[in-house]
Amino acid sequence: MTHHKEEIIRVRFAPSPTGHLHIGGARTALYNFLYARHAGGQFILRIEDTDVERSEQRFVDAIIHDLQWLGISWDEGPVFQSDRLDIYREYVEKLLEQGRAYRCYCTPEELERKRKKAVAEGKRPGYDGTCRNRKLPGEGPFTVRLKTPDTGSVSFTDVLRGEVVWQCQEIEDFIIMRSNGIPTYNFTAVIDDALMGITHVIRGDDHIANTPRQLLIYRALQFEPPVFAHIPLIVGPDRAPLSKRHGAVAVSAFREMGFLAEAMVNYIARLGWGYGDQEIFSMEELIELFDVKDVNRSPATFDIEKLRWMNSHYIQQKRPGELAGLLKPFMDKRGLPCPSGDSKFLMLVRELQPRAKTLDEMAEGAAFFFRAPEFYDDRGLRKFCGKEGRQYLRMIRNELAQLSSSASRDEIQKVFEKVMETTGAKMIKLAQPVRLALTGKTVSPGIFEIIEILGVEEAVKRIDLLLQYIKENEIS
RNA sequence: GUCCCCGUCGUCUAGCCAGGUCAAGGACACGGGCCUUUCGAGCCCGCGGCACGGGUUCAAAUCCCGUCGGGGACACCA
Repeated sequence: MTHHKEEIIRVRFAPSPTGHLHIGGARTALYNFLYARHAGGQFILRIEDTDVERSEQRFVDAIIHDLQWLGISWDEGPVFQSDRLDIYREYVEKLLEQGRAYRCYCTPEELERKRKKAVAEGKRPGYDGTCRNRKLPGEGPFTVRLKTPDTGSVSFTDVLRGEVVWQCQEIEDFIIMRSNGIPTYNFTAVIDDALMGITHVIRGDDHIANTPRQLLIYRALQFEPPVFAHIPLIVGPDRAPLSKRHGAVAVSAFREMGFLAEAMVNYIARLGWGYGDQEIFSMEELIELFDVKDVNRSPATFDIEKLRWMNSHYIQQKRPGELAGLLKPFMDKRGLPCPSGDSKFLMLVRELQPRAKTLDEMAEGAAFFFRAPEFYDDRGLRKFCGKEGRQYLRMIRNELAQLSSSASRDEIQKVFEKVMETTGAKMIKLAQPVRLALTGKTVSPGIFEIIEILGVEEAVKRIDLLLQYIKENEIS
């Protein structure tokens, strides 16, 4: 998408701090960011906090934190609309003076009643214009409404959809300033976009119906409107816009589930956009290749399975050392240490890399490193720790006990080969009981590897523990 | 109700603007196989789609019209 003028591209992301940054907002922010970086333009963060009832500082902090985590940075801001009320009022005043807007004294109750009546009669539930033609000044609190044209049309060329036309008669005299003196979204967005020199507005599809209203404000103020690109919403499996009832939607929730920022960015970018057959994109590649005009026009369904696959890809790409650092909160959660400098722990991380789809799963898989099993997998016990299995356990235990504490993987493997040879047993008959002894589970990384990681001394201790447990619980 | 947007495998996406090389390609998921000490990872194979109906054309996923289906807006929320 190219702008017709020789000017610096300026885009913005304008969340309202009434909740956490969710997947959809993150994608909008990302697309704006990518577009700005690609064009060598500027990206502005603007906090739309004109809803004083619902805006909260903690959400501002959380949104900023999440954007930073994703690697999305901005050149200006955060700009708070609540700091700019005087500016908006100045423009409201101007429109009032020019007769392009008027004061409305209708009460919310009255309006609600009229709206219901209109709907009941099958009419359009728009404002009926009571105060538009009011001769005498009203009393009490008032809102300010824009006087919209009765005839003609407004249109704009959307980057994704082409020409979109609206008949002005479809647009009621909507409120631009509330009775509490704070202007509404449509008004503040226009003033800010115009004053901040925003050249391209990239935002969610749900704003498409706001655009003609905003265009009327641009017209009344004689500002030149920016280029608009309305990107489709992200939907749930039921094709309804993604929301809390679909489960986790907050970026922070995905971080807490153990998803990597790289995977989130890659997945979100790829959701609604593609570049040939390529699936994996770094932020640099995205900046290079992404263009808003290539975004799909139809809504995309959020699919956590594909996100998990991507996360697994990035987990496998990472250096064990870095991964160990990222694991910290997930180990903390389990009351376990996270010795990211410990070479044995790093070896374990390396073994876990192709086995964990999230950091949380990896932490779970690493738990046995720090504590002997508290219980053993029941089915595994019955299947592998019968009389025969116990015999193998004892033999391996005794062989391992002969090894030095720094025994290598090869030496450990030789122990198993020797026992296999003397007993004629298959590897699985030996490996599973030992795995149970060391981890309590029937699944884990390779058995030689985990003995090496744990150390033969600890391995022997845990085998003894299992033997003891079996004796005490009289398992046959 | 009125207005607006959307419609390629279950899901994401390539192809559509510039009709033929598309008996529609890739990825996730799913099924099977190989490997193998479990699980996973990896590799190989498979399943599966142009919403429907007309039209234009020698030729349509691509252009036109209609139908159906999904979603959004119509707030003193953004």
